[in-house]
Amino acid sequence: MTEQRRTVYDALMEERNHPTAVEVFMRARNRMPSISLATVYNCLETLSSCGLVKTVNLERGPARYCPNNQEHAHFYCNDCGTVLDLPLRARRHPEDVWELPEQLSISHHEVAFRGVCPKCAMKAAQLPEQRENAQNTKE
Amino acid sequence: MTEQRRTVYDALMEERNHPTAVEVFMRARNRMPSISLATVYNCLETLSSCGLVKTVNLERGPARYCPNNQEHAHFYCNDCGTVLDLPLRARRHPEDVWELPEQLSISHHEVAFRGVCPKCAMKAAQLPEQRENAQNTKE
DNA sequence: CTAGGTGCAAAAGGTTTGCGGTTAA
DNA sequence: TTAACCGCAAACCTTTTGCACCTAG
Repeated sequence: MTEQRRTVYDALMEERNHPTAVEVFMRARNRMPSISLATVYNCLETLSSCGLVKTVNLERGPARYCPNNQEHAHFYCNDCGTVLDLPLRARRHPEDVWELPEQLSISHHEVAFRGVCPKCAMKAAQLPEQRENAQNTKE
Repeated sequence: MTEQRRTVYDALMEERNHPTAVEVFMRARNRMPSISLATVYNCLETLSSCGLVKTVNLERGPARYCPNNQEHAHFYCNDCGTVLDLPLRARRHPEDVWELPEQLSISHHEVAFRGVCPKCAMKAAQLPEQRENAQNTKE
């Protein structure tokens, strides 16, 4: 565990909002201005293979990293882009929901939900009258 | 639905093994030698937004495409790279397994399992003595 | 002295975009 | 005629790699 790796890890822990490598890089640079993006990638890779960090790769574009190494799924808000962690219910397993062939050995799984987060849902419900004037033409 | 889109769709249907865009491109070129990779990307995007094709983005590297628009999860074999479709069990929902906050509206979900597929598990069990001579240095 | 880690820059994919030309309604 | 689409090439973005330097054991 070198100084750079510690820095990257601390930067990741700073705010647990699933940052991309570039975001981690920017945070890390506040702590250690000389650090380079390549080093951040290297450190994230190292931390990931140590099991200290999880790499989340559920969308196009940059990978995201999270220090939460418990079993959990992710929820992406289609409106604001926030990522939430969803814990597994007690005594429930993904295998309960999907049909798995016999002799399939599962090493791990990645699960992502998409939708609208409570905050954005509230916002959308709060401002229905404003839509007459200017409708939001979102993708 | 232009000729190119039809060609791309047929190429995708040709073998339902979750090809990458480049693989679809190669298949499509057999049917229409003049087609370009950019057009394949465009067509896949169009088909995807029509709901005819699903884009699967659960790993680093190229996106994969599948014509299966039923609810299903994916299983990636760590050994041979095969992707299998896993159907949802009857009357089961992902929400049964993960703790979702109230007022979270789910539009859809993506689920991926990883492990070793039955074929590779069998192979590994069958040929333990050959590993002394020549180990396969795969990817 | 040696091994491993770092920083820089460049390369390597994978995907998207701009633009001129073509096609179909 | 007009709008959408295609093909090509270049751009773009994210990630990886090669290499020289540095540092700790």
